[in-house]
Amino acid sequence: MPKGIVLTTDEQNHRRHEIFEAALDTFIEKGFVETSMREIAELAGMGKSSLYDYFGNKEDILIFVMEEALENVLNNARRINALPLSPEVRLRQIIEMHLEYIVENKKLFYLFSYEGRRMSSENQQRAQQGRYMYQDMLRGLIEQGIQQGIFREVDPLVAARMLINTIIPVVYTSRPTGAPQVMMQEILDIFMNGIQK
Amino acid sequence: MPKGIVLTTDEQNHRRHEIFEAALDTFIEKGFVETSMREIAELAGMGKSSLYDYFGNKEDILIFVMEEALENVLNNARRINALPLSPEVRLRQIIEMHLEYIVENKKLFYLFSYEGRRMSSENQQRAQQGRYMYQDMLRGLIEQGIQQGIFREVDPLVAARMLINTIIPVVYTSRPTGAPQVMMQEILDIFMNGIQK
DNA sequence: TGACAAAGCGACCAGCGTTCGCTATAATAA
DNA sequence: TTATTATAGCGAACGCTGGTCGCTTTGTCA
Repeated sequence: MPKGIVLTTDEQNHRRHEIFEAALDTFIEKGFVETSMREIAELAGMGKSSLYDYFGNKEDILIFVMEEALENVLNNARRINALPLSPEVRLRQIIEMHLEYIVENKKLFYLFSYEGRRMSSENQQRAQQGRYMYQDMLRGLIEQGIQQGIFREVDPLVAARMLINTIIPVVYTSRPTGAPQVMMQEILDIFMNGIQK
Repeated sequence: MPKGIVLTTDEQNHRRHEIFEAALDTFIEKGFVETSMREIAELAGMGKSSLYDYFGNKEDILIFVMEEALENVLNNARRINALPLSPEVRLRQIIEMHLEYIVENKKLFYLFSYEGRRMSSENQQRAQQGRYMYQDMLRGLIEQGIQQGIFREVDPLVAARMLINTIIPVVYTSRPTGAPQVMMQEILDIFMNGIQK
């Protein structure tokens, strides 16, 4: 972009996206800390200090699209949870949606899982808040199932956490035995079989 | 240690342990990359460049005790696996042992889970090799159970991975519903219930 | 007593994220 | 048409970082 031209908010946002896309691959390949602002600037085709006109600092690049992604998963989950279906079916659909979202944004979630701890405590807290909401939704679903006599009397929070923690490894396993969706079905079967009466 | 005194191998090893202990807390509190060699040196009560007489570089501090820890878990697992017990009991005992080891070396394993990706590819490969052996052992156990007609015909590798991946989050959850051992029992119950006929 | 080995360290290096003041230029006002 | 203003973009500098090197100090041993 030549000098002197005033960018609209949309253009600025587009530029931010360009920078992020340029950084993402390198973040994933080499890690967040190991990727230098000089590299990002070069990939984005601009001077290093110009990056700071679009992002306050390096971390801001990392969290640029995180908020949006987490919000989307949470909203999709809420939508499914509101459907008039049995707890079991809703549980399955939410996990399938969640998996699909991670598969589609594989690089992004990889970054979050492995570099999320590098975010400022403020940003980490925000992310955890979202995770808690999600967790509590699944817990509520399991509680419903127990009340309806479909599920055994398991600890609903432990079960919810257990289920959530199986998703990420399915996508990023180094020795997949098939498509993530297939592996997830197998895991869901074991889990459901495990909590059903 | 004053100059001129020649250290025995044991003394050198003890010194290495001192340095590692000094670094460990800071690694966990601030992260591996964010902890400087200058800080570690200060905590260890020595000049920064003297650290390099005991560790080749920063990463060597990180992996100093990793090899040993992973080896121990693997050996313990092998020992349990050789006992004349049913696959289910052996599976349970191995996971319980694994959990206990992580609980007892909580800080260490936290570091491995969150900073392991920062190790050189060589060290990462070694760690993964160990993980594969462990995984295959559990897979074999599940296969045995299937052959003996105790377990349903689940995908043994997927089930093994699923089980392994539930352990770490139990120890490091930010909202525990009780002792890790209790949570793990609940998870083991769900899992066993899930794969049993 | 002199030569040697080794523990320890200060000074330095290249590279890092970030800041700041400057330049160039399109849009606007007079 | 000319002067002013706003801003996109950048080069140079700053205080950090992990790591290296050559020197000093001191116990040991021939």
